[in-house]
Amino acid sequence: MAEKPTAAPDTAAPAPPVDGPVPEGDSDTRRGPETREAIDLAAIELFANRGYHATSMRAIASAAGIQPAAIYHWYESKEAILIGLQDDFMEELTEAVEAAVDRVETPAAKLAAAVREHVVFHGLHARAAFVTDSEIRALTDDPRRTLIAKRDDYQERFRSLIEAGVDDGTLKTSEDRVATYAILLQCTGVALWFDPRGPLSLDRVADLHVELVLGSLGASPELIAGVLAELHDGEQGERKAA
Amino acid sequence: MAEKPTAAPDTAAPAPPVDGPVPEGDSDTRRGPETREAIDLAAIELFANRGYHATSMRAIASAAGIQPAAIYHWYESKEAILIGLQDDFMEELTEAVEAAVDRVETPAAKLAAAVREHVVFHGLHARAAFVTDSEIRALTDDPRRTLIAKRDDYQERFRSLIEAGVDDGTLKTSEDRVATYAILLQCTGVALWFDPRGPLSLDRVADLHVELVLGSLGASPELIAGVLAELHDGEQGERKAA
Amino acid sequence: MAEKPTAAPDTAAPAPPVDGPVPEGDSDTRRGPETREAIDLAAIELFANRGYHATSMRAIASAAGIQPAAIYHWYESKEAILIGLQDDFMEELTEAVEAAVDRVETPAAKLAAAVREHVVFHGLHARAAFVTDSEIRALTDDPRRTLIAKRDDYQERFRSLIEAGVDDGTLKTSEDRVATYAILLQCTGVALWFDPRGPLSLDRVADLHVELVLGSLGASPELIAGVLAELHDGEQGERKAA
Amino acid sequence: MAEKPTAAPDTAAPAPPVDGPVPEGDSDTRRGPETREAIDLAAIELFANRGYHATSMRAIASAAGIQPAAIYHWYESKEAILIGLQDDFMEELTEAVEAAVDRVETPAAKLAAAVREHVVFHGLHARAAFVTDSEIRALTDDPRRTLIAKRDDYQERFRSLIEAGVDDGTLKTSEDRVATYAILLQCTGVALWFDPRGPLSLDRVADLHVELVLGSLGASPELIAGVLAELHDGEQGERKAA
DNA sequence: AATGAATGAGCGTTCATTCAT
DNA sequence: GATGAATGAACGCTCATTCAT
Repeated sequence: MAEKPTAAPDTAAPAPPVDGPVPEGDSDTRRGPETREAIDLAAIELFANRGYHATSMRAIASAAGIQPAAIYHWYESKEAILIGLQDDFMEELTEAVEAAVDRVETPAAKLAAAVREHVVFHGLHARAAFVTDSEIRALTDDPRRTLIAKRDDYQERFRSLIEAGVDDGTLKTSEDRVATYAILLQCTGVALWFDPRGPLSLDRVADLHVELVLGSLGASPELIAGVLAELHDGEQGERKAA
Repeated sequence: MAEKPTAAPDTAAPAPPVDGPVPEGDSDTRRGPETREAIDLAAIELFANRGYHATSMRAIASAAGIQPAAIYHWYESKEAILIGLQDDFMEELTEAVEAAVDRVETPAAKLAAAVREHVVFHGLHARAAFVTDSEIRALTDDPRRTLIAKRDDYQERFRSLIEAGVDDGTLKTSEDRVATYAILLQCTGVALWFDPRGPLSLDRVADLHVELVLGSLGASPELIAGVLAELHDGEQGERKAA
Repeated sequence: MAEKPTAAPDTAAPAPPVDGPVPEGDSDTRRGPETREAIDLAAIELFANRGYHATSMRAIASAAGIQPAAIYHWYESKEAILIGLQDDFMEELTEAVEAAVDRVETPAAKLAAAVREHVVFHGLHARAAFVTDSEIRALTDDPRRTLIAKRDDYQERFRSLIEAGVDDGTLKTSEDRVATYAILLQCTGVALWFDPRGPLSLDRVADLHVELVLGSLGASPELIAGVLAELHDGEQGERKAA
Repeated sequence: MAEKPTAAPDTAAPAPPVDGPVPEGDSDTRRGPETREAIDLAAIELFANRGYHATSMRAIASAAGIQPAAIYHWYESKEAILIGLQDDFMEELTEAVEAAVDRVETPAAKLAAAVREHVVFHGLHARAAFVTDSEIRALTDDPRRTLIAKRDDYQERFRSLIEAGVDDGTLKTSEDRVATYAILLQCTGVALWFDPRGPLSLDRVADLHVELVLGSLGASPELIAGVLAELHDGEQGERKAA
């Protein structure tokens, strides 16, 4: 326990505002849908830094530049803000990883692509990632069950990618379920410590995790190098489109 | 983010009461230091399941079978309970890992021993581990700084073990700091998903993590097997003593 | 010590509701700034009768016909209510006395005017006077220092009026500072025992204090009579305007 | 309102520990009747500085060097401490003043003696005086009525001394009741501002109050001087005895 | 004579939420 | 679309007091 990564983002040394700063609300009223965005941003920031239960509706409203009552025009309740945030994150994460996996062919490459995208996504949306992950227990029964189901689905994709790699002989593992937990934990943890202002780029960190993951699944250095090259070729096509 | 492991223990399917159940307080009064233990147990359980901020002093008191005011005979404040819990956990964890490391000779074996003990300790004291780790941000400035310093020290031990393995040529890593984060995250995560009633023993899970860690640091299967054998020889001596 | 006057108003026999009765809150909600006034009235009454520390926010709320939480829309804290009350009282008292002093010419008349106005003001706002005076120690450091400074300023005005009277030969005193304390204590004490339903009018009581004060400063009966006449002439002009 | 005198002792500039400091209790147990004295001293000091309601039994116990529960061997309740303190003060004050009055003959001298003794007593026992005076309202109905009766008796003695002086032609007053209030208020107030470390001795302050009081009752400077001389003669006999 | 452990009531304050405007 | 005013419940904590030892 208690190594740096797993702490809340703001307790780690640099605390990068990856999702962007909370805008101090100007005093205009009648601002419409911008208000909703301001609420979302404020909620992500505050939930990430202090936790859901330590964040009051007042604090969110104040960070969003509105009165507490105004939040209730956009969200039914405090929990609804959290649910929206977590749903959005899970949906976008799942889509991004799915797209990355579809871009390559072999099981090892697909796993590597998933790991890479998972890491990049968690580095880019560190606060939302952390909140989605750590505040599952703050949900009431129904939405919690729903989110856990999505999380379990997401995990299962990784496990079956590992299984496919084992089946075609490129990877090895004694227990695929334990390996899946271990791999996702370390990749998810990137959201806890990655600092865009630090010495390592997010791309580099993602590659390092591909190395670690494939290595822990018994892949040879040559296989790892080949997979990384394949991923970067794919990326270049992507990058132009974006 | 958002795969099963990183959720709070109670949101995961099994939720094993690893630290023992909370005793329903009998109606005797004037129970002395047992009261303090009851408070500790109740606090660990509730902080782990609901989080620090979602746990009221009334809830702790009720779980400990006393009145809320009685807690203040044993602790100065709610935060003092948390600090005590976290300090105890960090101290015992550090001692346990240190002792394990001292029992073996080579850098690779020392790292493996540290990983093993870390995993076992997190499996045995899953709730305390989770609370120590996830509620750093609930602390006020001073105790937070103190705990973060301890955590950073602890992390640094792992990093220097990796470095030593790299230096003597048995291990390889592109970035020792990233590797340290990744390794500790996956080992710490055991506290989130391990269920003693599940199919895998804690010893088995610990061995699997040694395999994963050494593998991700480029160790050969032979080295891994040798190191595991060495660890188990050492353990047997220990076990007899205890 | 321990003669009737210095006791709290409600311990004295009659307990006149000089500042007006506390209105029993009707059950309308959303009353706006009237709510603030109701809080003020309730607080003055209760602080005066029971003391600041013996008055709970629940008691104030109940006397104001609202819920305790509603108080916090109008005041930051319990102390803020007290500070507001004391500030208001000191400001109005100072202005009133200043105006009275400016209406006459000679030093003896100015002192008499100050004494008269001080007594009248303390008779009219007996509860606020008592609370301002007796609950200085209930304040935290900062506001306490501020209030003490105002009180010291106010005292100094009286001392310098006495000094001026001594300088022009109309008054005599062995120690102007002791005289100032003594005079203000007896005039302030009017707030403790004056009862508007009693046999003496407030105007009569004020005149009596002018007699006592000037007498204790060695003024001749003729001077006292002259000064009182001058004051009453001035008053008549005032009265028509109001 | 709010001139210095009427504030609590500790808010006034010097705050003299007239009743002596609170001894830090040594850690011996089983200390017997010394404990009661320690409680009394602690209670006077704390009630005077913070007020009865702002003083907890814990604070008294701590200042007396014992545990809160030990207080209940010596006093039935918190109120009983206050009652004891107030009763003692009133009894000793009344006796002292009575003795002083008996030492002289003429009505004016008797009043002067009473004023003098009242002032001296309030200067010597400032804290007890202040608590007796200001915490009448903290008492429950029965003891409050008892104390108010004593206070009224005490006041009546002064009023009848004034009346006697008026009757024999040495003193004048428009309203003896108002004069009594005013005189006692200013003399009692000495407990609020007198500082034994200040430039004026308590004897001097007492004489000044005799001057003020007799002056406000129309006594000629010659009468005042004569009365003071008479008092001082009497005192010299007293002083030798003490 | 004094304590350590505990209680039940109540403290000042904050919470998420409602709703007429 | 947003606010100002209010609520009822609950918060962490302190209170005076009790009582077996």
